[in-house]
Amino acid sequence: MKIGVVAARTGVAVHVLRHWEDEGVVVPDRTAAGHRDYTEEHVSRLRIVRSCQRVGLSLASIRLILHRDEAGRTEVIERHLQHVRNQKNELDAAEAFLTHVLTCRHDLMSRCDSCSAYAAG
Amino acid sequence: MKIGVVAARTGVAVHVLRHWEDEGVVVPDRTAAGHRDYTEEHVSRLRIVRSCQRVGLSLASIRLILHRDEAGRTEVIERHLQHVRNQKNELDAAEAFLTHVLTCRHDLMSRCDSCSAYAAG
DNA sequence: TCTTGACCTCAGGTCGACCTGAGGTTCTAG
DNA sequence: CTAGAACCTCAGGTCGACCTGAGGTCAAGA
Repeated sequence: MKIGVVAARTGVAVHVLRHWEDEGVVVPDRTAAGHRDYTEEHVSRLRIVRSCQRVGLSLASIRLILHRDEAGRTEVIERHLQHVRNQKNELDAAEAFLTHVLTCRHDLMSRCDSCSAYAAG
Repeated sequence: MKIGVVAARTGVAVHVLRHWEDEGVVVPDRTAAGHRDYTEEHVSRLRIVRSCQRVGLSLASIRLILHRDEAGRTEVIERHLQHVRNQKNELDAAEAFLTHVLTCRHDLMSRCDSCSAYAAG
């Protein structure tokens, strides 16, 4: 499958696909003429890259996750798992705060209990 | 309160505090000599900045959230609220995926139901 | 007073993740 | 067999959020 087709199917721009290859994240095969040649497996992985990016993983981490042979993989994944779990709590707090500030009428956050609670982390 | 004291209290480096001021996020008062002078209210806001950053908000967005008079504030906050809610689902999916890949033995993700499910996500 | 540390501004560098353009090759429809 | 689309590499630019260093001012103790 050619890069343009993959870009259309995944919604990932051509130059981004090339960038991800440069970073070793998803590396397609090549045709005799040197054109990138993607399989369905590559497409699967591309979608996983986007999903991982949405939760804040860097390309370097994603590369690690996608390549079972890389050193330190387990540690990195466990670190990210921990981070993902913490993030849920962060998000709950942030949701409460954002909901609150929409209607908060205090001029000083330090005098508003809800705002102070969020500041206290 | 001087910038060095604030840095020590909040764990935010001095140069970062100056950067946040440049970006209009938390702007301290000044002493007669031109030194930055922070109040407890500023410190509260600094902590809120860090919390917001942890859920991925940009300094520009945080500035908006902290300044009730800025135009488009409500819309931006509601957009972020929506994003925060979506993020929780993303995190659940990511947690399941990361937990899975730790022990997944398939060479091809496209042939692994769990991996494919995440790619489809 | 004098020193030393904390403060100031301003310019320029770094890093990750793209994005753009130049200049050249390959594929495909007519 | 040729035009134009799609592909290629490589160099350089952008953006957000810092980070570092130069060169100078201000403040508090010996």
